[in-house]
Amino acid sequence: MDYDFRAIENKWRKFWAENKTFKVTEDQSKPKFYVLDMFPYPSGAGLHVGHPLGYIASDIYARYKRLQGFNVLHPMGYDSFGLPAEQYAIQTGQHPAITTEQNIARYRDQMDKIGFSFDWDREVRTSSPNYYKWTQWIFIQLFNSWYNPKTNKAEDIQTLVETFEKQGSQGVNLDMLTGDIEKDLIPFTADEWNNFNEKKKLEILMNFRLAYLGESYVNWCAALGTVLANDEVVNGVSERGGHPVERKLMKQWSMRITAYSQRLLDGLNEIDWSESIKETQRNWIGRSEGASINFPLWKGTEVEDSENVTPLNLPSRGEIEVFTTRPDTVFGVSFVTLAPEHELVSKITTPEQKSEVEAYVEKAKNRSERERQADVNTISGVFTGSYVEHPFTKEPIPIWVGDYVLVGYGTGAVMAVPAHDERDFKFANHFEIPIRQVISPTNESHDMEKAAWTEKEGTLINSDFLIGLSVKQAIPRAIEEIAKNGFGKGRVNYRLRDAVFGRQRYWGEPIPIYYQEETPFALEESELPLNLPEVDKYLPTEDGEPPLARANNWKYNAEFEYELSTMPGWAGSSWYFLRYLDPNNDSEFVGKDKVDYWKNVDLYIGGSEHATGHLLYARFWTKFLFDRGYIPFDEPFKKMINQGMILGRSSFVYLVIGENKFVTYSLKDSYVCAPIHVDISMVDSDKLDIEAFRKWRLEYANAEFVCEEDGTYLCGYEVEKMSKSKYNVQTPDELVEKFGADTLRMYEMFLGPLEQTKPWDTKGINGVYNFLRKLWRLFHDADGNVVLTENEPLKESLKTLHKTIKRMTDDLDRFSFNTGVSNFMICVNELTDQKCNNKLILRDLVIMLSPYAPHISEELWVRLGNDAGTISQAKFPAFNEAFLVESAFDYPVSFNGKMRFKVNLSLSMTSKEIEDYILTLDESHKWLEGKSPKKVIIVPGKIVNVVV
RNA sequence: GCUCGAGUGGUGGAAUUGGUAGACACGCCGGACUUAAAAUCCUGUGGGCAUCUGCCCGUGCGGGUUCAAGUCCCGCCUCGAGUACCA
Repeated sequence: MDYDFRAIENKWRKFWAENKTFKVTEDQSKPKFYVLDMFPYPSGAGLHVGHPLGYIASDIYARYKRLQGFNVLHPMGYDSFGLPAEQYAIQTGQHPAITTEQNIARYRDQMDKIGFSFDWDREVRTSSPNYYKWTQWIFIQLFNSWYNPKTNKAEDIQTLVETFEKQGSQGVNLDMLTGDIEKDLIPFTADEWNNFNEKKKLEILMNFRLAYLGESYVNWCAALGTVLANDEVVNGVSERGGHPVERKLMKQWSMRITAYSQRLLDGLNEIDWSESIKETQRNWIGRSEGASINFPLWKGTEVEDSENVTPLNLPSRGEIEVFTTRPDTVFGVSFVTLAPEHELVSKITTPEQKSEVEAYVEKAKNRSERERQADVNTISGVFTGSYVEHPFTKEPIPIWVGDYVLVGYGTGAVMAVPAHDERDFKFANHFEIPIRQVISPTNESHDMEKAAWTEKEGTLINSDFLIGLSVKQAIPRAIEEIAKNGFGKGRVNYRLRDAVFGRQRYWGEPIPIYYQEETPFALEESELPLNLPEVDKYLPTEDGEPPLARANNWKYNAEFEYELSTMPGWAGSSWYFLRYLDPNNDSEFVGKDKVDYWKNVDLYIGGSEHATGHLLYARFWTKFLFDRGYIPFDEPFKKMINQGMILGRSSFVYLVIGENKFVTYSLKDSYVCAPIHVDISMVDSDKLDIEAFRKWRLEYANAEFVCEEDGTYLCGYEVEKMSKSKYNVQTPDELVEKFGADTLRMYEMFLGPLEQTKPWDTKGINGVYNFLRKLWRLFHDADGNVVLTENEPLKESLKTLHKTIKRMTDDLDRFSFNTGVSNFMICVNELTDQKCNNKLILRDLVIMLSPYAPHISEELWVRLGNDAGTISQAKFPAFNEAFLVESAFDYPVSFNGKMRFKVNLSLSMTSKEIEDYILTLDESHKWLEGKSPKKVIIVPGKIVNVVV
């Protein structure tokens, strides 16, 4: 009788489900631990072996923590709103809810087979109304809140109203407000405010709400018929589908995430995430310090006032405001450049330059983002004919338009200092604009004729009051002088933009807003959820309205229009970790007692591709909910591990061009041939099952196969992303069927470090499978009966056990799941050599195995005579350091000025005994010079490190 | 270009604080069992020399610090990931 994984796994899967073994409640007597996976979007393709990688790791950790006595929350759910289900619905007419349901069933089945210890009673689905009711509720809280720069947190919008009533707009320091606030509505006095009508008041408040309707440049994707957030656009095309994206001025719902820029940046120092993700978020937030400087328009420059634009709509009257990180170079300004979209461009252009400028702006507008990015090296621009006045020198400075200046960053205008900025330098050279050097470089060989000196080092020259200062001294000095003279002020600028929140799509949460005379109003909490209405088609209407416009009689109180766009995919995922704490609560998004007990996520495992999307938005919403007093923490995920992608190993056959003939791998270079993907299920160790291939590709049923000398056909391979179209997808199901879930779980961990990208390869899976069989045989006889001794275990075996406990504890504590598996294998190999089938040792062994191979260890646990309970109630065995130290000699390996050395010991002893032993040794060696060791560091079976 | 990672046998990868480099596994060589094959078990397996309980070399390259360097420092090379006109 052999290790029968099928019987064991079926039995325990059933047992766990029936007994709800992994159900947890708020047990105040135990410390909590929250282990979370990024929940999946249930796609039609099902899971491949890459998906469970992170789930297996988190499951191992969850089991490990349970064994250590923690009350572990380990839930799973589905991010079930999203584009693919909707695209499929458009093609087939099938309601996305139905496909989503089917896909979820498939995912659940696949996950169950792997034996995860999820508490399925806590499952959430973002597309279910009792979940999105609370997503809508949070949206309303954001709508009803503003960010108060004085208290540095979000507050009820009523506190802003009260401020306006008492002090007018002066009560709010607008300079401290980040985000796109329209300044044309401001300033006003308290009296003016009180006399504004309701509509006007709401219009002003809209500029402060954290969820707001505002006009801004958005990424419009015509192919998808919707707008996208910045993180959903990659290299100028949509992240999903790769469709072109253009910039378009639109009125859209947005999230004022920019209000949280600084706190999102600061919070990164508090959390244990990988440096690379934190760095990505830092870059995305893009804080830069500098100054904004106003350049007044040259005397007599006529500002053309079209009727649509009030003068107040200008960033400031008769001035061009620039943002610079190098205020020290202000005397080196030789021109000012505006972005083509800058609103002043059309107004200040002189009649002579008008046609040229208009042509340039038109051309820039029609270039897609992608084209613009593609040729960053082409210098283009045009002179407006107008000038500004240099604030210090009072000289005229020409105003240019150039598409190297971006409208979305800073003020959309730059002061160009060609001597000390590379782009300005190229621009000036190209258009023969004079260059003024104001810093003398520290590197004497630097040629100012050939390149700009852009280092923040050197001495200021030709710069009035800055002459002689170093760059580092000159920056604050320049800001001081600029502020003193009212030319501008020091300013911190962020790259982060507000996040566009509306999507012109069907399969998402309806935004809980209705319009009364074009003024948006939020629904009351009691009116939620605002259910997603049925529509006849999932496409936009003929006049370009979003799909929700197709819904019949879908009106608030049968009278007012609802908002027709839906929320983006990241809405539901920005707070799902909170809903797991209290998934069925109908009266609150999460109960206070629940969130106070479980708090934030202790360990979060998922991919790093969400760095600037989900992970940033979730932090933003968490900080907001914290500010408003709903939750007691302001970072959602304390520690995060990013599992690496598992790549596929595609196999190829080589078709000789023009013939119905395939040649084997080693001969492919002797022919002109084309590689063709072949389904990896027909390939075993690169050997092709020719008959299966003939049946699979009928057009090649009669093809000739030129084989190796031994008669086999060898395929070539390449490592690529796992994908259906490349026929290289390995599903976990097949492997569970063939080797069992325990083998799959351990093998996925054994493959290499969790965080590393690695190709999938099954060639080593036998090693893990054989290991589990060996373990099974260690205490089962040929008939499958348990053979165990009750005798005192051999000292040798105890040593093996404790060494393994120590190593595996260390491995799991530092998330090195692969070495944990290895160490376990070493242990079992040693015990096999010792022929150890002692009950005590096997019990501890089974407990250690539990994180890695849950089914076999549960089975063994019961067979060992503990049939009353499952393994999760046992304790991870305590590590006994008395069994650490092995073999034989003592000599000073290390002795230097730092007074630190190592000694190899031969005895089994405790730390205290080792210390005493060191002192005995010292009597003959005199290393310690009479001092006692401060710290004794024990490495099992190796060297003992003594710090003095 | 900038930022962050990583380079170790035929392969995936170990090496915890600077302390016996190559654990563990795959693969391969040889052997046992078998009529034979598969499966299983045992032995060997970084390179070179050797009189086989021994010696030398060896962690991308070149230097350095140290009694001791895969690990720390300086300078390169290569690969991967992210980001990119951010003023």
